[in-house]
Formats: sequence, C-alpha cells, structure tokens
Amino acid sequence: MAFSLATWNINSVRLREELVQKLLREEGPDVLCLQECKSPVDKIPTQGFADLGYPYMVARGQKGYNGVAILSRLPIVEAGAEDFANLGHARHIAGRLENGVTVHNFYVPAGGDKPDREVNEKFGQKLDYLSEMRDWFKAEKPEKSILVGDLNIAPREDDVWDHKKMLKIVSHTPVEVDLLAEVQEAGGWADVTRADIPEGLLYSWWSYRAKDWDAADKGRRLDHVWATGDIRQAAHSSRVLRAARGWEKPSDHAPVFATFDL
DNA sequence: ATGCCGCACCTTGTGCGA
Repeated sequence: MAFSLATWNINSVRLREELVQKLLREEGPDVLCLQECKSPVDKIPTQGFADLGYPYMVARGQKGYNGVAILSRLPIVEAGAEDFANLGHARHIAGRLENGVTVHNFYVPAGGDKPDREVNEKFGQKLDYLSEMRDWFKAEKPEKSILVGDLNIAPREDDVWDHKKMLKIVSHTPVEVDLLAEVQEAGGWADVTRADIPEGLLYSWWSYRAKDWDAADKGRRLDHVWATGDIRQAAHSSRVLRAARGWEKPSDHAPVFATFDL
C-alpha cells in the first residue's frame, strides 16, 4: 500500500480552516500532520475535514498556543503523547496506522531570541526538549516509524538563506544542530526530504516580516520528514508546496510532503 | 539594536513566534 503524508505548521487551525480544506482537496495527502493549531481539541473544526474524506483525527491541544493534530483518510489509533521537558505544552502526538506504521508529529519549542540559556529560559527549554527526545528515542528504539513536524531547526548550510549570518540565530546555531543530529542518531532516523532532494537551497518557512517573501527568499527549512531505517527506502516523491506560502492569509510555513510504498 | 507582520486572548495592549 502506498500512502502520502504532509506536515504543515498551520498557525491557527481555526483561522485557516479553509486553507486546510484547500490543501486536502487539491493535494489529497492520506495523512496530514498539523502544528500550531492554537486550539483546544474540542474546538478544532473537524466536520469540514470529515466531509472531505478525513474522518480520523488524533490531537493534543491547548488554548492559544502550540497544539498538534494528525488528520487521516485511513483509520488511526492513538499511540500516545509525550510532554518532553515537562513544559505542559501540546507539542507531540503519535498515531498508528493499520499497516503498523507509527507517525510522530512534533512541534519543537522555537527557543526565543537569544541563543543563551543563561539569559533566555526559552532557549534552555528548547535544548532540554531535544535532549529528552533523544533519550526517549534511544530507549524506545522506534521501528516502522515516521517523524514529522516543525522541529524549529534548519540543520544544513543550504537549509538557510545565509549560513554565516545565521550561525548565532536561534534555529541554526551549532548547539541546536548538533542536538538535532543526536536525536536523529538515537532513533535511527533518516532525513527523508534530504534523501530525496539532496542538493540545493530548500526552505519551508519565510517570515511574515519580509515585505516580499518570494523575491527576497530569506527562508529556512524548519519542517521535516524523517523515517526509521527499516522503512526509509520506501520513501519517495518528497516536495515542499511553496505555493501555499503565497495563498490568501497564509501560514508562514509551507507544507512538506512525502510518499511511502509500504 | 530595533522594527517589521500576524496570531490568540485574561482583547484596544501583551506575549509569542523564529
């Protein structure tokens, strides 16, 4: 069975209900993982999604901030949710498909402005969150699993518009990039997007503050699709739907897609 | 160094995103 999957930081699922529906109608991924829903679970507008053929959802939510959801055409059973670093935030949900594949959907803390945990508590929380992800996957030894989400780190030089300028900017500092590599190593995760698209600049986020995001193209690749080693070869057809960043009242993130033959 | 934009809410300012 082949199934397609997308991950998208939606920046309010209620405000952008119609954009989610547009994506489901026009692109039709079998599974759509959303981050920054900014909604309690019982206020997520599920009816319209169900009407489009997506009756299954597992989610974690809270009022105003964070929030993750997995929408699916395929039956999905909840496999769990973790609260790494004990932040009390809705940043992770995992679900299992009937083919035995587990999907982990993450919204890693952004980390604030200054990359120094002595003066910026949020940066410390980001590092702690990643460390606990690493330790958890090291113990868990995930198999037949996909990890997606807004990891809020652009690891490679060609994942940012200017590597040297970004070295002290949160999301591309060496300490974050190294920790993300440790998470990857601990879970045996492969970067599906970069296996499919190994060369060249590739972004999934462009700031709202840039006047002309498309022409300036000062982006970062913050949104990721990973797979465990046992299924990494089944992945193909990765792409970033850059056009979605140009939709009316857009999210500042574009959806990232992959297909798995399993 | 700051502001730029845009979200939700304890809403006409504030905290957060990154």
